[in-house]
Amino acid sequence: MERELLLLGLLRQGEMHGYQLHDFIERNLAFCTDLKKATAYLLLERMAEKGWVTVQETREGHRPPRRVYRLTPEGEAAFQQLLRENLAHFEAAKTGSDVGLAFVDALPRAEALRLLEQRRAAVAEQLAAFQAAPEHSGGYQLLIDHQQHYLRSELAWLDAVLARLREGRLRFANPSSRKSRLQGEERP
Amino acid sequence: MERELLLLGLLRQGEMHGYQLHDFIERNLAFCTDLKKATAYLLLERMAEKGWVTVQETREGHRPPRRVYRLTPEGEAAFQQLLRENLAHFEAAKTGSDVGLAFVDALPRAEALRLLEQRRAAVAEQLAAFQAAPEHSGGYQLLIDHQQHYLRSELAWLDAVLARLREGRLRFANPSSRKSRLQGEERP
DNA sequence: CAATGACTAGTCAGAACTGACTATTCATGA
DNA sequence: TCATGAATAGTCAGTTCTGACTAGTCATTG
Repeated sequence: MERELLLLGLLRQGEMHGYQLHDFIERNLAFCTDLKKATAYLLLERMAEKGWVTVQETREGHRPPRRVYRLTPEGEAAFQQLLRENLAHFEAAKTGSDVGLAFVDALPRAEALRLLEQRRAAVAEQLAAFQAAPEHSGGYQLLIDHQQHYLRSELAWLDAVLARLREGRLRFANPSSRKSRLQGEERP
Repeated sequence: MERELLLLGLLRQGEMHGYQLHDFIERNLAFCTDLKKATAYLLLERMAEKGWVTVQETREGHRPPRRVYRLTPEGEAAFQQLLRENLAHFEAAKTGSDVGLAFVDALPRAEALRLLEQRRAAVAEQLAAFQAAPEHSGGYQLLIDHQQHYLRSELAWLDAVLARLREGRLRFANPSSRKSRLQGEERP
């Protein structure tokens, strides 16, 4: 859905072939979507069937033929529609990284601390990478701004958690209280 | 990967059958992972093959037979391993909602404003829902704390963007400058 | 009581996605 | 000059995931 929005959005700026689209996304937008090459080709084909883009096969020398995609007026309409929907709604981001937090208390406190410090370093590193890239080659400044904001927020939260852990203010449940939580609180 | 961590983590607290696991996740952890029923069954089956859990089929009356899963020592080891990896690493969360931001400048300013205000309301609503649930029935306080922090941060960022939009401080690129950005900056 | 709708439990065909691959061209330097 | 590796371009077999379904049970109520 938003993958299509992305492809359409890129195609608005001029015709392109699949490899080019995928490559651009990989290089510049990998931080906000992950679209594999095969998936990109699949979506483009499907959008061609829907009449959102036209395909034109070209060949240079003995290279495999390129399929060049170009936005149609219907494609532009679909883009507008998808964009409106996308902007108006909000879906909270989901990370696999969250899950582990549910179980920190399964580890010795000291180890939890060590591991979360590693995580903190990882976040800091990603943030630094973003701040290093000066005005980012691809444009899309809002996206980058958002990502930086997000990473800073993660960092702040992790710092707060680490502080609580260090000061022992983080409750490590014992197994029995855990069990009762899971089964549901109703029975006393 | 983290889906398995989650299932193992829940199974540590006592044997359960597939439906129960899925149901618990749906009710209490839907905000941080989305694991469909069929996927849960698939993963459990696979974990059984790997020897991480044992299965015991039981039947009550004419109901379809239940498969009750119980963690094995190997399962506990795997859990520990996955948990350590999970805690030590960080993978930035990805949302489809981000993509649209790349193209706000394709809409008239006033409409972009209206749509993003809708989005803001959606975020605020989700946040309110979290704050309403008092100490959340399922426990997992860290997760909830994290989610609230995340939502507050999104809200703040959106507010900043909206302010910039209202004051006209947000650059709406014209098509030609967009194009040159896409093709790459190298050629002048 | 019988009909209705919600809950429990799980299955499966098919949609969606991806890792690994082929095959050509181009740049590099030993 | 001719291996080596990177870049270009795309395909496909196989895995992963999910929407929609079956089917029994329970609670309610008209």
